[in-house]
Amino acid sequence: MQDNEKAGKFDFPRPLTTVDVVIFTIRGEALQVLLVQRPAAEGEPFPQTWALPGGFVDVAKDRDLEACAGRKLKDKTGVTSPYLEQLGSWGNAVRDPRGWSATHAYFALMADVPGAASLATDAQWFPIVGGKIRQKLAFDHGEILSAAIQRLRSKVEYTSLPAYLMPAEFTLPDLQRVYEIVLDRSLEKSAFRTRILAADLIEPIAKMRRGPNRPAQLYRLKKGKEPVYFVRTFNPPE
Amino acid sequence: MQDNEKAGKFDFPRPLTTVDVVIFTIRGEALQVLLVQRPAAEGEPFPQTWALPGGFVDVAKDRDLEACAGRKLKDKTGVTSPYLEQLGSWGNAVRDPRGWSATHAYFALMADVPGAASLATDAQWFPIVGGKIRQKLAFDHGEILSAAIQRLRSKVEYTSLPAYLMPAEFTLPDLQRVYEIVLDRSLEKSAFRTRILAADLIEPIAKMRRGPNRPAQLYRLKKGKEPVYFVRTFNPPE
DNA sequence: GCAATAGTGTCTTTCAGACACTATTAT
DNA sequence: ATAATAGTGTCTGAAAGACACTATTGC
Repeated sequence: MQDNEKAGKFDFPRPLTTVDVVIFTIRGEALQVLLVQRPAAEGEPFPQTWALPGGFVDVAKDRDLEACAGRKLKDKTGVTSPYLEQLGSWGNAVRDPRGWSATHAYFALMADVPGAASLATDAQWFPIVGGKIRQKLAFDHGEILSAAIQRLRSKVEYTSLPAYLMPAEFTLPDLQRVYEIVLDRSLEKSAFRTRILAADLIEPIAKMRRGPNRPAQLYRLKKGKEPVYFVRTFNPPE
Repeated sequence: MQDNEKAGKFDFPRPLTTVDVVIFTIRGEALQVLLVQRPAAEGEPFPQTWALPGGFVDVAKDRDLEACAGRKLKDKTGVTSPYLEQLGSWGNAVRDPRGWSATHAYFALMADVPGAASLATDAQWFPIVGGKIRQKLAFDHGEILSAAIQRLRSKVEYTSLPAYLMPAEFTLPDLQRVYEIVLDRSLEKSAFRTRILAADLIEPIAKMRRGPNRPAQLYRLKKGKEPVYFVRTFNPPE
């Protein structure tokens, strides 16, 4: 190794290094994930197949892994996510036909972008039904997506993560619905409200949401709020 | 990219890919972590400095990242760990003077190896005092170690992870002591016992630990037991 | 007996679950 | 008034916290 060092390089083969981002949102009463279609060019692995947004780390452009993830997210959605966390890494000899590769996977939560204006043209939202997605994904992205869904669900049991899936202003029933969508089971209203309000996570604003029924108080996330960890999970199934 | 593909290579520079392992054990009533001393050879970064066991992924030897972590663990301790989980990855332009590098960090839990027989000669256990370690570590390993300690502590609040720090046979007070060492606070005996026994995690064996006092029932981990997740954390501080 | 630690029991507290009840809007 | 949803209150039950109490050993 010392000799390599003196020569200013390392001769052993290096794995490919990529970053992929699992981007979740809530649209149309469903949890959805953003996928991009792989290019059709010959020589590209998995042409035309849907995949997680991601790609090679650019050692010139990317200061660090998280910046790289943020860049790919911005490229595809036009926005920066209010929540970005590392999910894990997947690396082995066979996941990419181009050689030994390791990907650093992130997962991001964002409110539904109102106009699909800023979405990249090759990107599209796909609903998650029954904890799965219909499409067969490129590489091992199906596995990565499953891990992301599992992580999201398990954290939603005892954290305030769904707050990052909400638009700037929302009601408590809105928030509860999002919890229920992600967990795929209903929660008890009264316990839910007590818990969220006790968490000092959101604050009421001087506005109500009106509808064909009793108006609901609008809230916003307290600014600079880190996710809150509850000491108990929600009523665990069975 | 297609052209590169045809040429059978990718011309852009690749980051260095490494794996590091944070190995914890309990020795002498303290949580300890295994460190190795970096080689003194000229050209090696951080000569003589203590670091986490780890190193480059070997695309010829390592089937995947976890196997690589397992290999490095085995090299340094002579044993395979009963618990190995991914901790996260750290990658940026400056953490390694040799260039843009990304490390995949794992954390492992093991019982204290009775004879230090099998420890590598350059490896040594270091106690963690007050959630920190005295040594200044190589690279960003101090940061990785802090993350590992934090992850361990937070998971110990609501999981059975400490079971993997125990020898094959142990008593309930032994296990409680390990929880208390990791969390650095005392737990209430009766609630602790109820909780662990209800978790169906351990089983009594036909043997007692004798001492200058009432003998204690010995238990062992039920085999094939995944870590158990409790629905509540332990009495959270304050 | 005494010291020391193992292990149990009892009462209190906390908080979620269930669910009924009240409140406020549009029509 | 009615439908519909927002929001509150009340009772119960599960499990932890506090802490006292009993149990079993060596000396």
